[in-house]
Amino acid sequence: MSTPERLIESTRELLWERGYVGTSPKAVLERSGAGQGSMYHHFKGKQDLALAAIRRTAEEMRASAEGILGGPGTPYERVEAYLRRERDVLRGCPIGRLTMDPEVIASDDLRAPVDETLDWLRERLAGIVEEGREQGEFPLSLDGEETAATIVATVQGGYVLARASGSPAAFDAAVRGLLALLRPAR
Amino acid sequence: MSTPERLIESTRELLWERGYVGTSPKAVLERSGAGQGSMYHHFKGKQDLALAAIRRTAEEMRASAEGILGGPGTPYERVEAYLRRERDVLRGCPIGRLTMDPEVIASDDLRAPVDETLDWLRERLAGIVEEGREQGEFPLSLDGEETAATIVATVQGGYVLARASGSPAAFDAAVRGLLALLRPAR
DNA sequence: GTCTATAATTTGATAGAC
DNA sequence: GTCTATCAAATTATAGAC
Repeated sequence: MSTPERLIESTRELLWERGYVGTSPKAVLERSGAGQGSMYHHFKGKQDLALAAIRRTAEEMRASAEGILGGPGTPYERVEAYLRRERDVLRGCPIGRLTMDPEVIASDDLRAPVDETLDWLRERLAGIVEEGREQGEFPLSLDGEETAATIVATVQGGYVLARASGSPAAFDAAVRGLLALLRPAR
Repeated sequence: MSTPERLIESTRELLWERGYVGTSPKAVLERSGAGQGSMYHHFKGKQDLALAAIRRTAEEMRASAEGILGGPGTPYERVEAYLRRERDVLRGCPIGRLTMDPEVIASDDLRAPVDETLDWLRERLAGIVEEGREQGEFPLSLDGEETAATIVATVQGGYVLARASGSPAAFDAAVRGLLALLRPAR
């Protein structure tokens, strides 16, 4: 892997584990094996490197969600597949966790890819819920955008509950609770 | 206010705004107006002070939730009142945000009050959902614990969506989406 | 109890040799 | 492109005077 690649990948890991405020250039250098000079040659500084890392993580997250949401199945089945997909629950969401970082929220540049990713996910799910309403799988009383927000929030909040308790169980419970509420009557 | 009080209150604010990793003793001293010596006289260090601050925030959050959940109304009405209560949405949850802090999660002492608070909230809501099932306000097909986990997760995740977009609208949408799913048929 | 002084380490970056 | 040297400021304390 090239030096800039190694810097980005190490930064991605550290941002996931420790957030922006908790990640120092020194830690990135140690993990990547690069020297001080290399980092400042390829990137303007901590924020520039973090931006490259966040953009890549956002792209990956979107592609992986699309892989499931654009797959086979009825709307309910695709939502279920998304909610039940394997996740490293205790590590949390590499994008969502950034919203709790004061310096990410303070910088429009750093926040933009986070916002765009979660917004895309909500829109994607809203379309699927609408599809389900039209097909009669979901009640017409549901609102696509609102239901989609609830689905994304349940996932993001599920990580919070799991990390608080140190176990994925609470995440799974929240997902099962939501699926029971969404489940079509037979 | 006494010096220890001012130290705790300043730490509470900073933990809410910046998390544990992002909060320095220096910032606490500046905000509280106390000197270096005072802080280390009354507390063993950063972690000890943070623990006192987190415990107090946890107590307050619990009391304020109980004020609504133990209030009047049917089970659905009490859940709705809790979800719709006024919140400083863009500031996020002062307890939930700590789960994204690597040093809080790494310390059993710091994590304990966070875990206990969210756990208490889930149990409290689970009891209310059970009550609603028995009274026929919620379908018997719902599971109390799972539905409660979904409710708490929606709130916690709602903060994530709101902070990502820089607007409370997404939080409100997630709450409305959940209430539509929970709403008793007339 | 509170204050100032001191200190070892880390942070985030620049300079300049190679 | 990569390296080491250097730097001012911040971090998380401890020491000891008052």
